[in-house]
Amino acid sequence: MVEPSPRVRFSPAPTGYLHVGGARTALFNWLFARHTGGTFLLRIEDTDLERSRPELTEAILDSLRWLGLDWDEPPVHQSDRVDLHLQAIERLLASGHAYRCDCSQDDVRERSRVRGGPPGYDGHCRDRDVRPGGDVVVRFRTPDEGRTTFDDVIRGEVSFDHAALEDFVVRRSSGAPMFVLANAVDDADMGITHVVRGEDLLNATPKVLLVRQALGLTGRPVFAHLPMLVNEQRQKLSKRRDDVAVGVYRDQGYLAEAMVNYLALLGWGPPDGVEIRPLEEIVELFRLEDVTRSPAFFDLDKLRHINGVYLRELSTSEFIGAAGRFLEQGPWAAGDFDFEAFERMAPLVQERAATLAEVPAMVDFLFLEEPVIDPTSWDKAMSEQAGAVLDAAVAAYERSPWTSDELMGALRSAGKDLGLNLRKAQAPVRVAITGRSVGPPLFESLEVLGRDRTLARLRAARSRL
RNA sequence: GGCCCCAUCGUCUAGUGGCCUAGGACACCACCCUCUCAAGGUGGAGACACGGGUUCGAAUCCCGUUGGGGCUGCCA
Repeated sequence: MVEPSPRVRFSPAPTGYLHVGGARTALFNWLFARHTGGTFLLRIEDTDLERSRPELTEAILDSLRWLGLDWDEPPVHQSDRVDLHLQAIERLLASGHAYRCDCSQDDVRERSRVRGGPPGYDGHCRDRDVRPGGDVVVRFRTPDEGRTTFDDVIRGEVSFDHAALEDFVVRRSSGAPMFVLANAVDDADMGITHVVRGEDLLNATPKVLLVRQALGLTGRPVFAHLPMLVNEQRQKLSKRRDDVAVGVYRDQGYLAEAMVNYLALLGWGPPDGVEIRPLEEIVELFRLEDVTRSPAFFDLDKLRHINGVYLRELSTSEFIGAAGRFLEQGPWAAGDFDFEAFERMAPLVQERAATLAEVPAMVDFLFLEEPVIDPTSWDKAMSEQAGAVLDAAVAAYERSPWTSDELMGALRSAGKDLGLNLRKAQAPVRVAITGRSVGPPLFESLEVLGRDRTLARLRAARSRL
């Protein structure tokens, strides 16, 4: 028998922006689909109308597009399929696999308190034959005995005792179906063959399996529960607690390619250990069974490093294009931006930036009337001999041919006369020109800045000493 | 509390019983290169949570302990 082509889905709930944990889940689904020649689907899990915000769906799709995770069929919205879910619930009711319950949440809480045992529902309405009406939910009747066992691709055999499963709600009192029910019905209906999702849903799996069984749905998908992404406290990444929306990283100047490459490394690694590589190769190498089991920390340092590598691999024109939207937010007046000047500096900036957001600060001295002086840099550079250096620089630069080589040579010899090497001599000049002690190579910067502005800044700094 | 999952350098990982004196990457430190900063090069420090087994031999298998996490919702 031939294996059917895999069908997987990423199923975000539109209750927030796509965060890195969700992005990693989406990516692993996508990688698996692309590697196996399978189909990658999207399902918007919006069964909770009160929490779901439709506009967020578009934001999530936007982030997925940005990452390059393309889907193969139009996204499925669970809210469009309520009829299907409701029919399933009726069938469960008819077959006795589910029953109505009119206990309020306070009743449930109170009884478990009195009982003193574990919290949760106690099956109070199992045989009360509650009539349809007002505040009535439908609960699934979990078996009292037996176990549900399944083989997780990543974790091996996982087994749950039915006795520990309470009768969970499948239909709200509002009439809306709930996650486990909709999930089971839709996965079956959509022909999902592999369920690849976060480990936080591992406990939901026996419930889903039980519902499928009760519905007479034959076959079961293969499950793969990915390790969680955690914060410094080793807690599951949360959009509330942690600043992890994918869109934020885009705004902070990370490239989608770098982000995807890094995300692929969280819980998986290529067999040859080469971590930074083209997506096509990752697709080729990715195997679900190689995914690791333990939680992974989202390490910004490593993301930065990878982003820097990708930035440097760009052609100059690609880099310039990518930097565009960050340049628009530079601290200078819009009209003062000089594209050609930036173009000349671009290769030098590209070599040094770890994120695109760092670009403006490396070239702002070109487009501002006055450089923004960093006090620490100033104090460090403007030592006793600074005045002499600046004077010598002014004298030399009034006549020097205006090329970086000549400018460097001139300052080198001027420094020599003062007993300073170039390392020492360049410091006051750099701060006078750019306001900072670090930045792109100085003499190329001067070349682009031009003689007049260079001299003006040197003199201004001199008089400020 | 109950159930489930997890456990190798600070971090992400390699390792599937002998190739392990535990490898790589990020971060860190030193040096080199160098007009600053990066990048690059060289070197360094840094881990198998603990205790029992099994075995001639265990990071690798088993059990327990400890620790961490997840779930325990009319969220997903």
